[in-house]
Amino acid sequence: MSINIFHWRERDNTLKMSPSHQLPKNYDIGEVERRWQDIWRDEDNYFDLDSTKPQFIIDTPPPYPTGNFHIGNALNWCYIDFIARYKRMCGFNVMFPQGWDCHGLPTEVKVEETYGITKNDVSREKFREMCRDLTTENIERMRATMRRLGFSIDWSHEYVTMLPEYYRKTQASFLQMLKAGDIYQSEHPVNFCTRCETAIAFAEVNYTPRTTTLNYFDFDGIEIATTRPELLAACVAVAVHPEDERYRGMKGKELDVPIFGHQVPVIEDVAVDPDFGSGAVMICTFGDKTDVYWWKQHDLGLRKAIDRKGFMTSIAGPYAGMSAEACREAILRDMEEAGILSMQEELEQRVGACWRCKTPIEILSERQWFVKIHQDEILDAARRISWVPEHMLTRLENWAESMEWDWCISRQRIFATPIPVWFCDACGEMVLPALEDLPIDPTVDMPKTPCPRCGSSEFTGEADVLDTWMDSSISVLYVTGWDGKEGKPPFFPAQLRPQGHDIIRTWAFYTILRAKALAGSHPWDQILINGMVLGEDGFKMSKSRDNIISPEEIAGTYGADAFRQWGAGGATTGSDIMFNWNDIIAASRFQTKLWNIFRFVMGHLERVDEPGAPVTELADRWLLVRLSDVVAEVTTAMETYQFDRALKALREFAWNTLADDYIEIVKGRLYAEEESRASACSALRMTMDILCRLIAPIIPHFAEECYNNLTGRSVHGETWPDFAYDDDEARRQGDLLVKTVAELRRYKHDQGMALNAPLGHVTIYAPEPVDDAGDAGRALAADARWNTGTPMLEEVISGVDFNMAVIGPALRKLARPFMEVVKALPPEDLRSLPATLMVNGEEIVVPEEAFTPKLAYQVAGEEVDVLTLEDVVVTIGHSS
RNA sequence: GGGCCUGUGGUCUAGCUGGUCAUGACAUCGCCCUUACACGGCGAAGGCCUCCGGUUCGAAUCCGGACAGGCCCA
Repeated sequence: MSINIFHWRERDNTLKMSPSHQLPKNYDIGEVERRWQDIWRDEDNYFDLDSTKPQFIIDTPPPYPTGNFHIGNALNWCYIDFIARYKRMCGFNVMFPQGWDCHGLPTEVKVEETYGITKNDVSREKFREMCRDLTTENIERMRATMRRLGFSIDWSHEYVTMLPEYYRKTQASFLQMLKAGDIYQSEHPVNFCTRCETAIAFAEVNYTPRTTTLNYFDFDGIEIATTRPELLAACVAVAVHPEDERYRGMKGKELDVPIFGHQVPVIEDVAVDPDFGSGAVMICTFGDKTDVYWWKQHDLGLRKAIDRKGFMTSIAGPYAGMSAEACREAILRDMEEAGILSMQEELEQRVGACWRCKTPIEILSERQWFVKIHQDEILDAARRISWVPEHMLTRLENWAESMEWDWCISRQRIFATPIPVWFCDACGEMVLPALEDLPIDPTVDMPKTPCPRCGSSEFTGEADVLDTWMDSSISVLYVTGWDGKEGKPPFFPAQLRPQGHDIIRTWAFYTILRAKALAGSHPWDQILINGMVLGEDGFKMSKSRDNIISPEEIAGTYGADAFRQWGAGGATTGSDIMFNWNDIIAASRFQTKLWNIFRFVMGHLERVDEPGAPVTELADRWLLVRLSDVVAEVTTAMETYQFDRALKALREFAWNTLADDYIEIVKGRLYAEEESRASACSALRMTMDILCRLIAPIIPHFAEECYNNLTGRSVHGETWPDFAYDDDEARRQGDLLVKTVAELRRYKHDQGMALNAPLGHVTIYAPEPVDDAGDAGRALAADARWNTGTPMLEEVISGVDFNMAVIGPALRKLARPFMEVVKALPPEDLRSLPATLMVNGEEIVVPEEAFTPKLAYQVAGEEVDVLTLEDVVVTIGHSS
């Protein structure tokens, strides 16, 4: 009777020690992660140039070396690392390179701040050196964070855009596009930051709301409303809507510009909004983008009133030399004195500002370098890329379609790739360096040969430098092995570009443009877009909100693996993700749970395990069926970059299926000295082996620690599991076994019994014979027997379960009345129903399997409790 | 003003190629120290799936509109 009940009464605390001699009771995250990070070798992650395996090259975003690898980057790198590790296990030759996009304003600004200088106080070379030193230190700090998070980066393919071997290629790419006619220089309006004293691209303009004043004044008889009175000197026309009755017949009339006196024409254009201000607008060169549009459209003159530093030019007459702000005040004062200022009102507007320093931008006409934008080519290339999620393509399309000007690539800064061009002092000829002489700095180096046109040897080097996107937009060419010459790089295109949705209009756009121009086709097969990381309060992380959390802070307390689980499971891939300490804690608890499962399993495998013994028993076969399910599920999820699904499936399997269901059922068998024990050990060994491999991409340290204990090998050198196990009988009967045991455990709980208390006689009436190897009995501490047929009980029909999937399509509108009629029938009629029923006065045929009667069992005579679950009846007799 | 996305128990989230009973986590409450784990187990409570229309026998799921939020742009 009590043969399968262990000595629970005699249990003693000393028995609670770990069954394994080797494994520590607690999983020490810090110790384990650090140990494996020391053992793992960089070489294992190198892309093999000579490999015959299919390539999988990732065009990793090169971060700007601020010194802090922030949590948004870290999320993106988690995705990349999951993929890189997964693809390696699947047999790909993977390249996960790391680049650094060094050039740009923030570093210059930081250096100026740190040393209390401006860029003009030291030589160009000295200034660059200071920027390089700062960048080098910052890179070092960010590398440390990446290593701490366990990213399997290919450090042999690291690139640093400020180093000669990289910007040599930036210069080569410039020359190739220049020769192809895709780059030109011209005087054209550009966005200009007067604080940074440089042109910037549209992508670098941020629009922010602010309140300004709309000033109404008399403009030679016409009322004009303007937010930029300081640009009055730059006025070149007054525009009205062609159908605006107020200004009928004004077209072509010349007006005198107040204060300045020059004459400007009145023009008509449908783009003028008659409802805004007075309906008449003064066109200046240039107050905003619309001014540029009208200026081009109507072929107007050019009057530059503001210079590169934001001061008024000589055409501003008495206001020359003033800052734009001072000029604005002065002009408004003078208008008031002249009695022409009629009204001022507040206006909410959006103003373009430099995305680096927040200074409102001016639109100035400047000689600059431009890259031609071929919208159709870019859109075509973009559509050849598979976008994950798909809708992110729309963002690129909208951006590309709205581009009105070409891309301004010249900058008037210092820490950047020099534009490799000279001009002959004698004849003005543009002279280019030879490819093999790159990189050059044309302000230092000189052409090796005289001017090909006039023979002069006096040259002036181009002092402008390149936009940093010119560096980073060739990352894909660099990592696919481009040598700077024309033609496709050997490993081009890359397989994957992973990046955030905030830089679709910049980095993704420019890279597609450049790949098309330089290599003739789209840069990557796939692009995977990650969401932004928000703070715990739901807002973007920012210093002013003080809601910033660093990856180091999280990894320091809960470990890299917990952080990585948060990255995988925090949100659906592509959507924004709110940081949440709870998720981190839940992640670390999952590892604790897994560790305990593993310790338990290892303890039993150490005890007379015969590796390779056949898996014969029902529960063991059922576990393998479920394992096979989870392998398929996780594989699909990884293939489609749905890391949240992968992690969820793994947690459910490990926690619910393996621990709560399977182990609870076979525990008794494992402790016993039965022959069937070997079957369980085999199933468990197989399960742990495969489970370790499935979790390896997401929690590499934890997986390695377990797998190494299990096999002595590294899990990261193993193949992705290819495991299919079909056994319908085991699935069906195993589900039944698990459900029955769970139901009886609940029953015990409800009866206030300890779960290991003896239960007496349990008879399970199932539709087919089941052999559970005694597992149910041991798990329940009961004398459990499986039986077929029906117990001798009084059976009562208590209701029906409708099958909507049958009733709906078959009866359509009559579905609802039909159910009402069936419910109203006396219960005894439900057992053998007539073939037809009267519903709403119509005789209708009862569809097959329209419903199943719900059965209840009543106790007949003997004192037994009865449980029913679906088609299974369980009786529990307490007389033991 | 335009484009894209989102709106599910206290919080976050799954489902969204339509099928009665809506997933999970955290938090809350109750019982249980059960020979791996109390960072555990078994339960409970908590939702007019933002709102209004439409399609349908049937909608969290599809369509239209409103409202709210986010991002990008004019």
